[in-house]
Amino acid sequence: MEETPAHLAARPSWLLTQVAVHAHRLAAEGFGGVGARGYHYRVLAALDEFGVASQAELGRRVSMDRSDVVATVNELAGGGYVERTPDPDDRRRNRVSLTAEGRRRLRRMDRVLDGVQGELLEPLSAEERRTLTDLLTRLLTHHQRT
Amino acid sequence: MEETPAHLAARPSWLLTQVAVHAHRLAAEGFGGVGARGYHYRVLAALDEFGVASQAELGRRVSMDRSDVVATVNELAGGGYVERTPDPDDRRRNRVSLTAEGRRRLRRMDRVLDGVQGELLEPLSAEERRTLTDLLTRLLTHHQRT
DNA sequence: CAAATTTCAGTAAAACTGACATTT
DNA sequence: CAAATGTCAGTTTTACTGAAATTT
Repeated sequence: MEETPAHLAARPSWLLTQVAVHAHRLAAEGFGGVGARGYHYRVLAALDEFGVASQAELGRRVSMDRSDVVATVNELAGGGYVERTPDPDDRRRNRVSLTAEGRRRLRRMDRVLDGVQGELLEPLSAEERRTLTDLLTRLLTHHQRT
Repeated sequence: MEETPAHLAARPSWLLTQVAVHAHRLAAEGFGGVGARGYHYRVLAALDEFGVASQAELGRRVSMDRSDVVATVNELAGGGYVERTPDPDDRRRNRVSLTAEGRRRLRRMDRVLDGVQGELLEPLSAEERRTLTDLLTRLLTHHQRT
């Protein structure tokens, strides 16, 4: 415990961003290795978890700006990973859906992320990883509602 | 526990980056309010915690690239928050030190960060915040050594 | 010569802003 | 008219790369 600088112990939010620097570095490296980036994963994962959605809805699910969703869906559609079709029920909206190719792409990125996770959480026990996951999940669900 | 999507529970590292999206948003907002940015805080805090350092050493402490340290020190020196003097013992190095003005600047940013922290950790109890801090600190010290 | 340091120029990714047209 | 959606153009911040000059 003498190892923990008082400065850091007093600033969990700062700690979190500093840890995120390393998490981001590892993720960027892993995703870059398969020619993708974080935005791609977020959109594909959101479609897999919650199903077909409009672009605005996608942005809300993963905390991305609408304009960035546009660019990301452009790229993913260009690679055949998602389909963008006009919504007949509301002509303002596009319905974005995962293709079979997109599902494969997501599985591939999931495996990459598994490796990243192993590296990132290396110093923690299984029990501690569960605790961390629980705490972070509560933070995320709280802030996503807001 | 039905609240935790299986998808997220399986990916703590992704969870962490998603939570960091919110942490980053709050911090950027807070720092922006006082005309500063994350790089400024990182360098000032590192100088306050560990004392005078060369630019390369600063970069190692806070996981910043040397080239970004140059630009950040330029900005901080321009505002009178740090001093950059040649190191007489090793003429490759600059000695970067905090000024009194820089210390005040850091205090101000610390108060901003306190507010950010309160918002970010709102759903957690004091005990849980300590647990989170401990886990994150261990991750950080592990990866900083690497 | 090798390695470390500072510096600069340029790039990519993430996040955001403001505007505009269309539709509800 | 107000609100939501999709789109586009442009900016800021973070993070990184490659190269050059100097010093150890």
